[in-house]
Amino acid sequence: MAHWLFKSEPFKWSWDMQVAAGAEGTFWNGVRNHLAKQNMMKMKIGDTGFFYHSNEGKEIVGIVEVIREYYPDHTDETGKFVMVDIKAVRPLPRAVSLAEIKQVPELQTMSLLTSARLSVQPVTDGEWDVILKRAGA
DNA sequence: GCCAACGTTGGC
DNA sequence: GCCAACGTTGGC
Repeated sequence: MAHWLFKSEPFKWSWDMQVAAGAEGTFWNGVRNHLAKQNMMKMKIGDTGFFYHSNEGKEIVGIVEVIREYYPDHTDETGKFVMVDIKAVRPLPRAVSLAEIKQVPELQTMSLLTSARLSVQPVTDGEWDVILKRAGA
């Protein structure tokens, strides 16, 4: 079971909107980066991920689950990119901010710090556990 | 609003 | 196929 991190600007697509989408979830479209695409192609149903608010908030606010594996992104006219479906699982009891992550030695290798602009990132089991613990989950 | 990082494009 | 120019992302 792999873990991931999905980044979204809350005024475009927020955690609240993801929660409102319910158990049916939504497609995660609009990714136009090949590394992010490759990450999405590795995702399996049941994989879990963090939902991160970029720009405003700059914190991990919730946990999502992959409910459909990759298929063509219909909003991509070049036909090269893909998307997956995800659903909200639960919010974190306490959001974990970027500023906090920067201060945790075990999290210095996170893609969030090393590949700041990548919108879909892998999260290791170790990083996953450390963040869950800090979130009180 | 600025700017660094970095991915993409396009001329050669 | 290289690399400079350009555009975009996202933290500050």
